Amino acid sequence: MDSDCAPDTPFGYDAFRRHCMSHTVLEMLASKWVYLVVGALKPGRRRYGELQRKVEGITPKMLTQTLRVLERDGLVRREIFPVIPPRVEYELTDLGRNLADLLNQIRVWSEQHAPDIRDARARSLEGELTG
Amino acid sequence: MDSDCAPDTPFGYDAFRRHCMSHTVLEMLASKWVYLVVGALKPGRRRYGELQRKVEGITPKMLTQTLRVLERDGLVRREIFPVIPPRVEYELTDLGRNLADLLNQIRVWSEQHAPDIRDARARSLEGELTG
DNA sequence: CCGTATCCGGATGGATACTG
DNA sequence: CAGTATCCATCCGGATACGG
Repeated sequence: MDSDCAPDTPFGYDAFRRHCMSHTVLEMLASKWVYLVVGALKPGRRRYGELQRKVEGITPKMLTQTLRVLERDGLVRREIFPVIPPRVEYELTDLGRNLADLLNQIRVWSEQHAPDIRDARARSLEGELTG
Repeated sequence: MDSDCAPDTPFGYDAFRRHCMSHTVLEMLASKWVYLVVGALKPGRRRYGELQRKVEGITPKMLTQTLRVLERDGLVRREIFPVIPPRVEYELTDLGRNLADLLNQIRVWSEQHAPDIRDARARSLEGELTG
């Protein structure tokens, strides 16, 4: 029941309140691997190994785990080809593509403003030392 | 040095590669508390206690820690009033407001599509049991 | 090739108590 | 009021080895 989730807000959900569905959605999204895997799938259907190579540093464990969560939440579709050697492909659903556009903006933002933030961190650091 | 950060991509940064600045920015953003605190600050300047009440379930520890990170990265400005009882206010910087617009879209999306995801999870669950 | 299984250290974050 | 300090369970996530 979400009746205690601020019914006066749009869609009857309020991410600021724990136990609201939208809050748990936010928790799911709050993962760098989700960002990157969704980003890697945005251009189109990809195989497991392609994803692993695209998302540098992700371990099989985290890649599989992330893909499973995305599949469970209806953002990614998984297709298995019964061939040898095995071939498994992943692609975004409509819902997933919808989200990917938003996440992509965040990724672009983080690339655009990386210098600003690097400077801010540097200033913060020297403030600690001298001030 | 970011010379190994895909110089052919815009801004010379590539979030898909570890050790790239934009990757660490993504890591910072990948936190539900960052989402919520930035969202709570979006309407305007807020006191510590106001934030704590707005973001349901956040502990003093996590609130302080989150605010410090946001301050360090130049997204939030902190102002202390030397009065008794203490009064401390937080507000978004220009950079922070810029980001807040994006994060807000994610929050809205998570509220809009919460039902879809709830259904997807339910379907995934019954698939496990029966299939 | 596409995963699963296992181990394990360190970080995360919750609860609680306390202070200027 | 606005934090800090401390304890502690949990989980996250990395490395590695192995399996269908």
